This record gives sequence, structure tokens and C-alpha cells, in this order.
Amino acid sequence: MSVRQSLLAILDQGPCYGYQLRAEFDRRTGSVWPLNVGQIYNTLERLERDGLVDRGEADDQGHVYWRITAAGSAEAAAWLSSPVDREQPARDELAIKLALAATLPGADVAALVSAQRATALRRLGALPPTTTEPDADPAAIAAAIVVAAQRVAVEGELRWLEGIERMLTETRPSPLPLAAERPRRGRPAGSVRR
Amino acid sequence: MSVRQSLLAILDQGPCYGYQLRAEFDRRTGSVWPLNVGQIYNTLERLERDGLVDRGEADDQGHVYWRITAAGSAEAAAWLSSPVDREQPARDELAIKLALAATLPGADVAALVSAQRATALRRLGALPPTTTEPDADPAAIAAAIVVAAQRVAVEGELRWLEGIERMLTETRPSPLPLAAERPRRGRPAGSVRR
DNA sequence: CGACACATGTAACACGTTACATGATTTG
DNA sequence: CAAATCATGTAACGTGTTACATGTGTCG
Repeated sequence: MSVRQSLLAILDQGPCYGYQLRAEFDRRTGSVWPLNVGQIYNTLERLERDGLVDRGEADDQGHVYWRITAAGSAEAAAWLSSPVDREQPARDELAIKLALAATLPGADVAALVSAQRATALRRLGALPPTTTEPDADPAAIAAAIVVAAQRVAVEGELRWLEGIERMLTETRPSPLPLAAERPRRGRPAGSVRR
Repeated sequence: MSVRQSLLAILDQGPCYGYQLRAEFDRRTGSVWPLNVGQIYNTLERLERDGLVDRGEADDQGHVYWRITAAGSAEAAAWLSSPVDREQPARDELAIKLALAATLPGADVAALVSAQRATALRRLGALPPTTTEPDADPAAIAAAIVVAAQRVAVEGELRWLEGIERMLTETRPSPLPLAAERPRRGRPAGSVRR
């Protein structure tokens, strides 16, 4: 829902045309996440379908400006003022993979951890330095926020992976067999026909 | 792709039926991410469509066992042995929201940060303690890996949010207006008909 | 002239998610 | 008996993502 809500939030500032929306999103998020232009138009149509934006006529320059509706404005405000729900954490592919690898016979967890640690280290080094000058313009502040998020994420990943490595030296996990079948309950064979 | 690959990796251990797959996924990932049963069957059909698994006949108990194919086995092995690509980081809704909030007039970044910090603190306290006994069974190790991932994520989020709070006391971002229009290039109005 | 950025759009697909239907069996 | 669990499936939808088509204006 990030793209959808982001476009809505930007449109709440004033009418924009599709291509412009991408530029605004880029400027305001430090150009970290590339956004395919096609997705913009796609999303705009869905927002229109939901009554959150209106498609304007093309102006003399050929720009199709989209305007936010009252409902859209309300939703944008609600989104911007509500905390992101992290209560039940999103599926983390890396954590899933490592957890599964620790329980499956074919996998080499240690190698996986070590490989992942190498890439994490590289990513950490590739992050731009955080320059928070007190007179930074808002776009720079936004960029700093995003970069900081990436930094803590990578650092956390590193500490996490190191912790796993330590743990694996103490305890080497043995593969976990498929659970033994318990006596069957529920629908017997072929009882559902359509 | 996590669900899809996870099921494939488990099936690489041996044939399973749908309901069983959910239990195995649960056991092997610390029961952290609830998995709707419907999605299992859904995903299995898609895997079959792609030639990665075969649907078996129902046995005398009515269990429909799914078997992995050679192609599926290869893909499972490839997935389990390849590092997760974190090169271009996934979109982080919270980071996007805060970055946007820092550039939009209507939003109260400080309030948002503070609210998010409170929930992060609560989540940190709600995390189960990490008990890594040296003789832990593989499922416990897997669970520990997942919990540790959550812990570093929350801790990182906290440090990040505190950093933003500090930054905001030094520099209060002013809203960033929509970019001024540059002289038009490209397709003029109405030049595309269908 | 050719390459590239600007600009709008369409079509298809992937995965994930949920709601619903159906029914047997166990347990309180 | 009622409720919960086991079990299989269907149908529909949502967002995200990409490939493609089309065309103009600018710059080297």
C-alpha cells in the first residue's frame, strides 16, 4: 500500500500529473526506491476507481493533472497521522530462509549466514554518509531519514547474523524430520464432490 | 515469494498434504507468521502449474499428498543456497511515511515518530526472551533465529526513531512545495489517440 | 540524424490475502 | 448436542511489477 498512499499524500499538496508524481516521490524519499512510471498511471486509475482522485483534462501542455477528492484528502490525512502497524511483523524472507535452513537436511546454514554477512558488510560500506547540517532543506532531511533507516537495518542484520554464527558454533542444528502423522481426523477421502 | 519457496523447500523433504504443510511451516519458523490455509492450496496449485510439484492421489485417509518434481527440487536447492538479495532495499512503509511527512505541510512528523517509538518499545518488551540452550532442538534454534531477527529489527527501529527525534530538535523541516514546472518537453496534448 | 528524456497509457501477470463452502471427527 | 479442530478447496480481489506501444522535443 505504500505507493498508493504515497501518491495520495503528494496529491494532497496539489494537482500533479503522472510523470511529476514520480519526480516528487523521488525527491521526497531520497531517490532510494525506484518507481516504475507505469505503476503511477496504474495506481492513479485505481485511486480514481475508488473515488479518491479525479482525472483532470489535459492542459495546453498536454499534462493530465490529477486532483485529490475530499475522500482522498481524508484518507491521506489518516494515513499520514496513523502509526504503521508493526504488531505482527511482515514476513522476512531472509529470516524465513535461515530458519528453514536450520531445520532442513540439504541446507548449509553456516555458509548462508556467512554469505549474507558479506553482502551486508558491503551494503553498509556503500551507504552514503549521514550529513545532517542544521540548515538542511526538507528533501535532505527526508533523505537522511531514509538512509538512517537503511543503516540501522543493515547494522541490525549484521549483529543478528553474527549472533547466529555464534549460536551455530555452540549448537549445530540437526535436520528436523517431517512430523509423524497423527491419527486422522476430519473429512475422509473423496467426501467432497462438486 | 516467501510462501511459495518455503512450501517448496519443505516438500523437498518428502511428500506432504496441504494442512500438514502449514504445521511444518509453523514449526520451522517459530509460529511467528500465521499462514492462512487457503493460501497453501492456492500456492500448491500454482506450483503444480509451474511443474514444480505433482498432486498425488488421496490416500486411504483422504490426505492429498503433494510430491516435489526434479525441477522443484532444483529450485528449492537453489533458493536455500542463494543469499537473499537486499541490494536494493524493499520499500519500507514506515520510512516512506516519515520521509514524506517531513516534506508535507499537513503532517506532524514529531508526533508520528513519538507514537511509533511507543509501539516499538512495547513490541520490544513483548518479545520472548532468547534462550539458547546448547542442546536445543532444531525447531527451537529456528525459533531463536526468527526472534533474534525481530529483536534487532525493533532495536534498530528504536535507535532510528531516536535519531530522528534528535535531528528534529536541531532542524525542523519546512514543507517542500511541489516542484516548479519546467518548460514542457515531450508529447503535446492529445497527440495520442487509440 | 540519433539518442535520450519526457510523457501517457495498456495489458498481463505474480504473489499474497481473505471470505466462503463443505464436511468429518473429536471433545466438552 | 454444540463447538472446535482437521481438512480441502474455490473465487475474488489487491497491490506491485514489468513489458510494451506510442510519440514529442531537445541536445550533441
